[in-house]
This record gives sequence, C-alpha cells and structure tokens, in this order.
Amino acid sequence: MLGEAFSDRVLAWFDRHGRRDLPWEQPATPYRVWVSEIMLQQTQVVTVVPYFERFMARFPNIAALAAASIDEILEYWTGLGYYARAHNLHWTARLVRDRYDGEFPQDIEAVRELPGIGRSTAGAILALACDQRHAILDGNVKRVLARHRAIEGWPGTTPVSNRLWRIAEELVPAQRVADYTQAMMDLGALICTHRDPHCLACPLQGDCKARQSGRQHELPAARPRKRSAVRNTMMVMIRTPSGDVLLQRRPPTGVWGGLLSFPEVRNEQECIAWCEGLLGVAPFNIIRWPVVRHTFTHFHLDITPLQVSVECRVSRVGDDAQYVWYNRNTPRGGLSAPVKQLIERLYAQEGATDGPHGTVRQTG
DNA sequence: AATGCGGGGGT
DNA sequence: ACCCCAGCATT
Repeated sequence: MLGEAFSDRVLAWFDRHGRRDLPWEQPATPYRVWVSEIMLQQTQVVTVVPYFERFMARFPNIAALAAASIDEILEYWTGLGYYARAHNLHWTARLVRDRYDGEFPQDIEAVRELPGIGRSTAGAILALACDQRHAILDGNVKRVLARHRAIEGWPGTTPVSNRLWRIAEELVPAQRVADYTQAMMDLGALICTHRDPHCLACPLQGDCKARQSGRQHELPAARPRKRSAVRNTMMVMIRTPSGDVLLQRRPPTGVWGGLLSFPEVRNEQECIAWCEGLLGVAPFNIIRWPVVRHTFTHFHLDITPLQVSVECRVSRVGDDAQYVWYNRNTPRGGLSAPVKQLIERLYAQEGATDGPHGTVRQTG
C-alpha cells in the first residue's frame, strides 16, 4: 500500500468507504453541485441535507432559481446563515440565464468569475460534476494535506495556503477526478477529523508525516484567536391584536443582508418616537425582555427585545417593501435566527399579557 | 463561553 | 499580499 500512488490509495479507500448517498451526488449536475457547494461552505453536511432537498424541490434548475424572488430564496435559506451566499446564488443564476443561455459554464475561468464562486468552489463544481482535472482546497482537504505533509502554520496565511494549493494540484490524478475529489472531502470528514483522527483506518497512514511524528492533533495550526467585541441593539417587536408583527427589510449587504428583521432603536424613548413617526400612533404595553446574546464570528450582539402593542395594523406600512406586517400564517421572506426565535416566543405567549420570566413591565 | 463547520471579495 | 466580511449548531 505504501508504494502505491497517493491518489490510488485515496480512490481504493473511496471505493470501499466513500459516501455515495449524498443528495447532490445523484445526479451530480453542475447546478446541484454548485448549490450544494455554496451551502456547504460554512455549514456541515448533516445541516445542509434537509436544506438542499427543500431547495431542490422548489428550485429544481437554474431557470427556476433565476426566476424566483430574492425574498423566496432567503426564505428557503433562513437558518443557514451567511445570507450573502443566497444573494450570490440568485445573482449567478440570472447571470447564467442571461449570459450563458441557461447552461452552467464549464470553463474554469468563466466559473470563477461568477459571484460567490472562488478558486476552490469552481474547482469542486467542475471536478465533481464534469470530471475536469482541478484541485479543491476546502477545510477537509487542507487538514488532510497539512497533516500528510506536516505543513506548519495556519492555512489562513498566504504562504501556507499557497503551499497547500500547490500540493493539492500536484496530487489530482488524471483519471477519476470526481471520485478523487469526493474521496478527499470524505477522508477529511470521516477519517482525518479535526479532533480525533482515525489514523488506523486511513489509507494514507503509511507516509503521513504528522502521524509519523505523532503530531496529528497539532496540525494544521489553529487560527489565532482574538477577543470578540460586543455590540448592543434594541429590537422593537410591534404587534397588533390580530397577531401581525412589524418587520423591516435590512439593507442587501452587511449583517443579515436582505432579511426581514425588527426595527432597531437605542432606547424606549426612541422607540416611542419611532412608532409615532412611522405609524402615527403611540405604542402601549411596553415590555422589555431579557437580553438575547447572538454570537457572530467576530463579535457578540446583545439584543434587548422591546415588546410593544399598537391598536391596529397601519395600512400605510403594509404595501411598502421596506416594512412588512408579518404573520406566521403567511410567512414570507428570510428571517435571521434570533428574529425567528423571538417571533416564536412572541406567539408562544399569545394571549398572555406578561413577558417572559424576569421582565420589567411598564405601561406607556 | 468556546469552538467547529470555511471561503469569497475588495483594496 | 493583506485585510475585511459574516451565522448557526454543538459542547
């Protein structure tokens, strides 16, 4: 086994143990592989599978995706995070429709120009769907290669990344590129795992430099950690007697881009002024909920939810795309995880006049 | 609270 | 080449 070429060992392992039941593998069209790769960029397979299946049922091809509204795409994306990915998916679908006659391009340079698709994702699409000879370098492959060659340093730095890319490209076989590519991802996900690598089951154990020196737990080097800052905001949950909740569309870029969210203010006074300004009515029954901490990669967001009531739905808000009266019976548009959770809690205490435990109640 | 899943894009 | 951006689940 040791003398055998790297890719032959990987492929032999794949033939016995590789995953062949992932939904985007049957069939592995460029469209399906593309969508799956985007979903998988920051999200684990078990999480992605149900999202992928719902997405494919609703948007079975590029034409369907291109024709859809961003609101509906975000609705299907709700909970996956990194919502710029959904915008890029939509943008790319329309680009492919308009510029490539609806056929996903199969030239690596053309693919790489599409929004949201970089070097690794472009390689993955063409390798997995078209068997073209391109390397990928996702987190799984980085880990396998960094260990096999005992590459020092954090892969997030340019020199380490460059070394890994060069190795990745050298190792891609001339035949069975799709299987090899899937095999490398499977190897990283199933065998060469981050915390507890199963070296004894690994087809590369014979010449793995990390294993030879007992350093498989230390490689690849972890990203240097930094303290995350804390930001604060107050989210206003305005509801009507009929159960409608006022949501506001966020800007297309930035945090929770394009999603529907609660209007944000700095304090109660600002909330009251805001309601009177936009809705023309004074809010009443103002209840401050306990802080909800939402953690992003680089900062925490401490949200103080402020529940308020208004007498009735104000019509001048309803038809504006900027503001929406949201009702759980007719959900529409994407919601961030904390907003979705807060809406659920709002409805859960339906009929009750008190907020959750520990809240301070005041009347406005 | 810490950490795992990770890559794209702009300057 | 370097720096910035952006979520959720699990432990």
